[in-house]
Amino acid sequence: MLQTESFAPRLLSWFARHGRGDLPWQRDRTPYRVWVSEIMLQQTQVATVIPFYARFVTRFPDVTALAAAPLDEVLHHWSGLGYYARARNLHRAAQLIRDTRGGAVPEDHAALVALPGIGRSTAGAILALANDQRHLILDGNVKRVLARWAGIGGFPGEARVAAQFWALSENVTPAARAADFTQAIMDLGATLCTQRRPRCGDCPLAKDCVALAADRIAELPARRAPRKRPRRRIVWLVYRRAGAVLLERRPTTGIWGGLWGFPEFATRAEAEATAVKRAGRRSARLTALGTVRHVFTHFELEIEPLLVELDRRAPLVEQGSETWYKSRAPTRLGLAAPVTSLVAALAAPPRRRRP
DNA sequence: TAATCGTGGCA
DNA sequence: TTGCCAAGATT
Repeated sequence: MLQTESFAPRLLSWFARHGRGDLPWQRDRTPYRVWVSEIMLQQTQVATVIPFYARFVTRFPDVTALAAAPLDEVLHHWSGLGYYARARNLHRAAQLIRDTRGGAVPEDHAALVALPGIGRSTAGAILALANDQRHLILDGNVKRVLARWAGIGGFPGEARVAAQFWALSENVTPAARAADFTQAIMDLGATLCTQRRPRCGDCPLAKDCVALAADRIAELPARRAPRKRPRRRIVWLVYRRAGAVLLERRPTTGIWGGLWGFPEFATRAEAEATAVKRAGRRSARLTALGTVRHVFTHFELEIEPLLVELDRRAPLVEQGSETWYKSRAPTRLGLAAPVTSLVAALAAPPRRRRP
């Protein structure tokens, strides 16, 4: 039988001893800093976020600084963290907060959810952690803890199942100590009730944990039905002229949206025709740089990069969405991940033969 | 409802 | 290699 009333006391008692209390966003706990951390932590592990968070809040210490910065520089600080819509939404939300609320992060749930990039759970986390307001969260940690403790089957992504989680969360969340409770249930999920090799022997909820009693820890929470990963192939043209490469801003939609990358084509024939045109000749010398394969969660991407060497005297045409990038010069642009590695490979000195 | 969006760690 | 997952939101 589930002991709903003692859920929070047990968790809070455990938290006092074993909770994480020294994460970067827990120091100087302003709503802005908590907000930024919650966005970065969406679908991203704590260890990955920490160095990005440190650089980000140093450069953008408050809403005003973030709102005033160019999007390119925000994306530059996000480059390598992934899910770049988060950065675009964060930047846009900062400008909205500046323009409509004088730079003060909203302190009510509805106003937060109305901002881009903030959903129900993230809004709840911000208000609970930064303002000690009683709000629910439903992240991967909470889903895992609740699914096991109450034996909730079914894929949490399904609406009907998600409703069960929210309802159960409502029942176990105490009236007071919102910040501690929210942090506690996340800490339990992150450090003890982990996906692999959970330490049930140390868990304060073990004595009435349904999954543990039924030996179903490994199968909860339920996973979605596996899907086949579609494969896409694209061609990139790497124009090089006097040590610089041509970059263009990628469209906002799609992979690496808003970051800078190489001119992209669906087919090699289309790429070659464009290369000839830009080189201003009847033909252009194209060098295959070796296919790059990216395996993402939901699809595979094969990139065929083609190097186009332009004459040093070729005109340095530059439009609004184009720039010539030198790898050794400082940049404030967000670069797509393969761009960074490709540019690094191009800049590396050619290997000498052994004498 | 289901697909989309990144990267790094792990078995 | 391959699959799965991590402080989810958006369309």
